[in-house]
Amino acid sequence: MSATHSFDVDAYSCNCMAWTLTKGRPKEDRSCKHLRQVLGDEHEDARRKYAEPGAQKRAITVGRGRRPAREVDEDDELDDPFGDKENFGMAGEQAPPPAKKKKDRKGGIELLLAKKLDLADKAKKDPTGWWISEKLDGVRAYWDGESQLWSRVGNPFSAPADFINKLPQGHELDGELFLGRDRFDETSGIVRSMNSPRWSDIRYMVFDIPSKGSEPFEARQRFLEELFPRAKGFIRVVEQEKCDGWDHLEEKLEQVRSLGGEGLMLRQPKSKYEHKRSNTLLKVKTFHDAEARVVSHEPGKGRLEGLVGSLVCVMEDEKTEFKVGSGFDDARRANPPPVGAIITYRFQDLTKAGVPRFPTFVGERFDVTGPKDAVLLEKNTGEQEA
DNA sequence: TTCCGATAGTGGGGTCGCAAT
DNA sequence: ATTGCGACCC
DNA sequence: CACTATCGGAA
Repeated sequence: MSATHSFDVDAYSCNCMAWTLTKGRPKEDRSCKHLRQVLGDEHEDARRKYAEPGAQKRAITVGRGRRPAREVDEDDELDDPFGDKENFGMAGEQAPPPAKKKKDRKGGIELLLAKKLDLADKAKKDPTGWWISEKLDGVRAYWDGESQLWSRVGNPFSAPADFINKLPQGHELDGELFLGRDRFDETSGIVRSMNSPRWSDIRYMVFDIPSKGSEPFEARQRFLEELFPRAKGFIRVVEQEKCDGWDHLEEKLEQVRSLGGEGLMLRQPKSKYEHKRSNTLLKVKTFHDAEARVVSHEPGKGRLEGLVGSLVCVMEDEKTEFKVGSGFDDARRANPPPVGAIITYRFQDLTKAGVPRFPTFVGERFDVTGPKDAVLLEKNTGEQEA
């Protein structure tokens, strides 16, 4: 059993942590998951603009049960964080389930996913004629053309109403919720929080329209550019540039990298929208190599019981810790580099905390005696947005 | 025969929300 | 009020 | 996100 939350239409307060910790802002401008669930998103968005004096005086008490936490079941009545509706002390109406159907079975909507392009074997593929765009480091979001934004695996985002209301009815969209280069953590935090006042900073960078998925990519791109005229509003169509060949591709990759971008996406000309991982969409990313010292071992779990799960390592300063848990085959997990060893690892970039993001194991080094960080070339910190 | 596609299952950093302290 | 953990994002 | 391990069918 858990605490009960009291909602008062006059006071508009909640005793949840989200509400409590939202300091530095007037109470009238706060909201939380529970208020939104009970009162509805639209109501909350409107209220936070200005208090509504006309509201009825009525206290609502909600028993907050255990979170479903599991994938929403087949039940059409999804999104019920309050396990037991009996405790809704609400007379009559007002049960705002903004979430609608469309929830495509367990797991959600299948989106087009990219495969990796290996710059090593240029003999196998020719990118000429493919469409190049920047790989935006944000949060994937699918607009169902009706009422809601969905995550890659089928969880709904809690976008405010004035965000949702500007999305086009009748057209499904696929894109990236995005703040700017090297700002993934901020983006992720905002779009997955219930009461962030910063949703208005988020841009929806659209790169496809699944509802027209059987038309060739070029036609879809044209349609999107008409639907969302350039540089207008928070919805932007991701720019596509025709590739001239390998040299062109590598030139663009270096350009994007120097600006702090994550990499490139390649789209096969005339391709359709496939609801799966597909060779018609390729990603190209840049990685760094560096050396670290192993300071301890973490045990594996499940299938890896009895083997090494990850290596706790330190960077060149011999102090900053991070873990490497991917890149080993089972034999290496059974016989890992010992404590004190130097390993080569690969990673995409350093986080704001100064540790590697997406670290993977490459191999053990026997020819060096100490760890060495990667040389990260200066980012041009272009003030321009993507 | 080899290769490829799809699935399942491990692991990382960071953040939010919830439960326990 | 603080901490820890699971479930998400990548 | 990164990766490895499998399996069955395509190449």
